[in-house]
Amino acid sequence: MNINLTPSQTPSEGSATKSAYKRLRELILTGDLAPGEKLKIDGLRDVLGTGASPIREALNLLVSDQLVVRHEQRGFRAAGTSRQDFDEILKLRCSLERMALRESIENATDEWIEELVVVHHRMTRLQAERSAEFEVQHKIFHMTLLSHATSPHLLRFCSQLYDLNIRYRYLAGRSSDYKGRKVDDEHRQILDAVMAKGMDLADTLLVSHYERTGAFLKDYID
Amino acid sequence: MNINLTPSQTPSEGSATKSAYKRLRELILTGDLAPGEKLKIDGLRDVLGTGASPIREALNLLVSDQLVVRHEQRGFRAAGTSRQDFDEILKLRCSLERMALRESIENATDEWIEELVVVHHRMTRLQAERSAEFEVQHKIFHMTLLSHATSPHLLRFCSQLYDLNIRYRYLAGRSSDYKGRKVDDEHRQILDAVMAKGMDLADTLLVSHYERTGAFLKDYID
DNA sequence: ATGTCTAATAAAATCGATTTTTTATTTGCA
DNA sequence: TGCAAATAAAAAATCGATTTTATTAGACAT
Repeated sequence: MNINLTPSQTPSEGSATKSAYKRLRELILTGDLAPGEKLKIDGLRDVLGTGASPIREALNLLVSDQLVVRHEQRGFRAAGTSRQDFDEILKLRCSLERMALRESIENATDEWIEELVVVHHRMTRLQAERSAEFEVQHKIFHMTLLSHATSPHLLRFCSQLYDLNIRYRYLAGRSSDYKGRKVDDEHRQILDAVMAKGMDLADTLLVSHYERTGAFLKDYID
Repeated sequence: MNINLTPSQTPSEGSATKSAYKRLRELILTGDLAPGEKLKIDGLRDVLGTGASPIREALNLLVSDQLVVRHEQRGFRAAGTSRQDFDEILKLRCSLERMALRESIENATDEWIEELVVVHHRMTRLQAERSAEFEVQHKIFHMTLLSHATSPHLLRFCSQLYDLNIRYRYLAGRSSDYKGRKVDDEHRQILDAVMAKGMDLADTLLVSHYERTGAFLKDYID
């Protein structure tokens, strides 16, 4: 653990559980809490500045996201990572997102296309910086692509896998100079294909977008 | 709520959280706790004979399973049901289990086939009664079919959807005389196809197995 | 040295009480 | 009568302390 922030400064925002959840989630996604690391309640109390109950609650919620694993009577750990896990997530994401994207395009509406354009614009604007804000918009863009599929459960799975994957991105980013990858062209092409309702083209582009990023990251994993 | 059991008799088995989790899960799956029903901590304390903390913990774990929904600052509810949700789960299950089954067959080993035969036998033996024990074996059979796929995440999704679906089965079973459906032939055929490594046949049979059950249940939903 | 039993320590799990928030009920007013 | 503010009741969230369980460290024997 390697944390240098003062105990949660945002005082009166939502419940203690919620802010603990958000903070822990972030710490795990970014790798500040390392894969496999033991998450001791007492230790986290100092970091999060709150009692044991909200932390426990937050930890249990993170189990839903597969970011934390619970060991019966012996506490919690940040979920582990492995090359195998990374590959698996990549493959599964390609399959599931393809399904969702095709459905989405089938159900396309003008409003949806407009939403996509806006969301894409917002993301592009932040492209250069690779800031946290860019990451937020990037996820929104990808999830909006899928958002017109009619299956909430499928979307939930995609969202979950997205987060698990982005964790590897962060981990790669910190142990190396993973940066250079240019993705704006690929996003643009996907958007264009979707707007033209070219289902086959769109899903091919989306999958190869993921596969390229995956290949790029592979070198930095494990 | 309509529960007539004495507070958890099994005293020293595992943690309070674990038994609360198992019990609540069962109550929700079977419909003893109805879809959408408010789950008040205090109320559950009487039923489960334990304090608020383990109940809270169990409830949070059930959120992972999508059997309970959490409403920020206003407690928990049993997840709702709807015709739409039922249809969606059915479709998604067909897609995902097909993927998993194909992978499973690709990676087939002799040991796996033997395991399947045993598991199928155990299930068949209990066929007549439709007991709780049959339900357990039935899930084991279906999950074993998929178990040689190399994607734990995919298997987790399948397992989750299985449980969500079986809940509808129970709900149908109680509001009607859903019983008659004969499924042993279908299971046998699937097993045979898998043993012959007939991937296309196997997944077709599996999907139509689900679709038939789905069609059968539809009348009893909502 | 290696392994097992026991004692001490650390951590997780749970409890009971308190605080905060939400929901229901009553009261006052147009 | 209908609506809104104020109050009362209920429930959720959180806390601090206690109990239980797991982990570590030490003593002893092989």
